Amino acid sequence: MRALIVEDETDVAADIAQAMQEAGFVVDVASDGEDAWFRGNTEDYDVAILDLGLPRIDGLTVLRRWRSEQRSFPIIILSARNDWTERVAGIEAGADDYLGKPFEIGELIARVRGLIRRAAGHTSASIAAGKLLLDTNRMSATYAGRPVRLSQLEFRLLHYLAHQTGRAVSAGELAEHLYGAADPGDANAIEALVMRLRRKLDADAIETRRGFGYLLAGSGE
Amino acid sequence: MRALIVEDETDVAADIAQAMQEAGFVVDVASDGEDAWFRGNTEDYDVAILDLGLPRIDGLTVLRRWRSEQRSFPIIILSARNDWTERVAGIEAGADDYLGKPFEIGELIARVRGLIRRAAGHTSASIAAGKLLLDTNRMSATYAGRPVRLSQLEFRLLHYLAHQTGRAVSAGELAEHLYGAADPGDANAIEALVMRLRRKLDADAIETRRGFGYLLAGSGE
DNA sequence: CAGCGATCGTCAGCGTCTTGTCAGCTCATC
DNA sequence: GATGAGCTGACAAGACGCTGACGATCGCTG
Repeated sequence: MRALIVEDETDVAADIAQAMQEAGFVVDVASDGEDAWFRGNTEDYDVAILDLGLPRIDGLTVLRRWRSEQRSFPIIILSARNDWTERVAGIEAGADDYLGKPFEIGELIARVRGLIRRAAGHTSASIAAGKLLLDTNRMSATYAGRPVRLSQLEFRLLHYLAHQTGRAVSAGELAEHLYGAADPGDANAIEALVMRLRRKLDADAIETRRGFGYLLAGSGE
Repeated sequence: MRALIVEDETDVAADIAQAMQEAGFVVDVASDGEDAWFRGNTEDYDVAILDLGLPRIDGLTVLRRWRSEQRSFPIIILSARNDWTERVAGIEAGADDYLGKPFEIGELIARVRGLIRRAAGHTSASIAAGKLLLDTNRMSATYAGRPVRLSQLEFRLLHYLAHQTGRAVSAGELAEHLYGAADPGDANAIEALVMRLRRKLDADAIETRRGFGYLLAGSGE
């Protein structure tokens, strides 16, 4: 899960970032409205936490721009004042939840989780691609009818590949979605992951398109 | 099981809240329509108890908004007047049950239990999941035909898992539903609970999906 | 009120699983 | 056959979950 934290006070931002990382999120931080807007438009987040008082561009404006540009990830608004006008303005601008400062970091995370659950709750629970079957509810997988035990990362990698049916996905793109940052040094980590998956599933389960990336065998050949 | 109580008279709200807590629910209270609507939209409840006469936003309106936003938890309506027009309006707006004031708190709880059972697709008071059998009325359990003595917390944990048939439930989500707050520090408490349950039931009764959570063995295989 | 048992959160230590890294290898491609 | 992208086995650090122990709390009993 990737989250964008938009907060100009670096202390607060760091606190939230750390807590969310500990809760299993991959976190990016933007410290002004311009940066936030840009990242929200160019990256692929699962949730955004948006402070309203921002330099350069106001938080509400960022929110409206995102929504007018069809960015659909859930958004939680933070605001120093716990007043109704701002709250309603935020909701009407397209926010999904609202939290007044000061807040408990635990409550923030609980709400983020709830939002993501809801946002994801409408998609089907299992995904099939070729001989592979992923059950996102049970977090279990079968390959050619045989149950396979997968680790968290392995599952997420397959899940992403299964979504990109028939498209070769580069190691860099995989790293970006698994770790949040496109660190070129991660290439070998992805290779290692793929190898472990081939061993668990089948040597031919994941095809390599040399120079382009990986794709699931039989998924839209 | 988490319940939202929407009631503006604080005495009544406190009575209901206490009774429901004693019955094993985790309870949140909202005292006006706006708050109720917001909580219902942002939190994850198993049932809501909704008074119709509310400040700010009328109960019926809250109800319609929830339903138009696909919030699907069961809802019981309370109203001071025991008349048919209101009852019909409530049912048509998407309520699942109706109780006229004054009412017996015991009856309310019985109806809540019935609703939750029905919402989960169970017709009787007992829930079966694999070798596990839970009797929600008597708070008793058997595993593989053998009776098992469970504490309140243990029972509620199993009950929640049994409702989420075949879904991996994270320690955080379990904490949220057992304690009402998602305090990350609770993770180990959940682990300890799970261990005690495995000792009472069977070492394989609860499966661990490392990195994802727990699920009942054989529930929907 | 003291004593007892049950419950349950917390802590610390342990074992296992996961995963990034490295070094060397294979093989496709030109 | 030269080159470099990708593969693979080994390894170690760290994450994760498990477990036994302990103590605080609560309700019950004498």
